[in-house]
Amino acid sequence: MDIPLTLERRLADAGHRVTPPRRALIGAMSALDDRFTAEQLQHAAPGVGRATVFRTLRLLQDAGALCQIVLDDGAPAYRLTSDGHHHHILCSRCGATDDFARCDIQSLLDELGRSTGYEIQAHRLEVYGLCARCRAEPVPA
Amino acid sequence: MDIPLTLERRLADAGHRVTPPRRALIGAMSALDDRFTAEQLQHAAPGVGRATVFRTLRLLQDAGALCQIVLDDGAPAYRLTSDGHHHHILCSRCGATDDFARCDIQSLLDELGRSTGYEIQAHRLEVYGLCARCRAEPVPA
DNA sequence: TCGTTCACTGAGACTTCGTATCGTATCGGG
DNA sequence: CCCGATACGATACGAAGTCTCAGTGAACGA
Repeated sequence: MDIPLTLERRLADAGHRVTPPRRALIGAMSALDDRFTAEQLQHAAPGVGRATVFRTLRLLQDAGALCQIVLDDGAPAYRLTSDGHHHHILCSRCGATDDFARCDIQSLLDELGRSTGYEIQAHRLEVYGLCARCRAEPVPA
Repeated sequence: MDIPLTLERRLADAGHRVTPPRRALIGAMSALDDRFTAEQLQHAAPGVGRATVFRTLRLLQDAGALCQIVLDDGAPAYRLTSDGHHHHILCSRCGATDDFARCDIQSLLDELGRSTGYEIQAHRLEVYGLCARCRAEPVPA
């Protein structure tokens, strides 16, 4: 599936225009790594204003095509993603990022809601570690 | 247990001095809500420099007496906390924050490590919802 | 007691992330 | 063709956090 086309479709379906700056940003996102920062994205789409970068990031998030992730040091990053509930597993050395859809914590959340009285609405789970390739490498470069 | 004294003890045990600015910050933290931002803390401890606020926040984090939490909008906040592995459940309306120590996701993480090849080192889990009191209230003010 | 050392300090500059404002441009419907 | 909605870039702004720097002050050894 052509990622840029899919994203443009998403925008259009959500009632937004597909303008040249947005197209440029979508192309840049598709060409960037698994995860990227707002700064990287802006750099990869020269001529696009800062505000438009963040506006478009938000649009795509609202459309469910992009999600924001929190790195282990707390810094934010973004990632194109498939729909639906999922979480991320991040390599802290090389930056690799993968999704996993399995989320077996529903029972934990249910029980948590019971014991605390909270009505649970959302959760955020990020997993940090070393990807298989980095594990295999001898020394942290 | 006297929270400020405990925190001062923590600092001292970690080989740091207990200075007037640090004492002021500790007092302010104890008087603030469940969770607070760096800005709130600095405001609650007038005269203490910005750098010292962040330095002290880091010291207490390193000492395991404080942890940083990520709000549902991604904004950072801090919370005095007991030792050990735990997570947070946050009320998105009133700001109430509670800890929960149960963390039944170890089996999920183990399996995730197996299936992805990652060596899992850490994870972050935040749960968002409405606390019992806010659920009972009629309208979101 | 004197002097050195070292942890700590506030001020302030700087970076990054993200939002708000504002005047302009552009698209699409009538 | 016109008009309003949408989107644009520039820019200022605010919050978070780091870094540098010169000064202070307590601990400690001579």
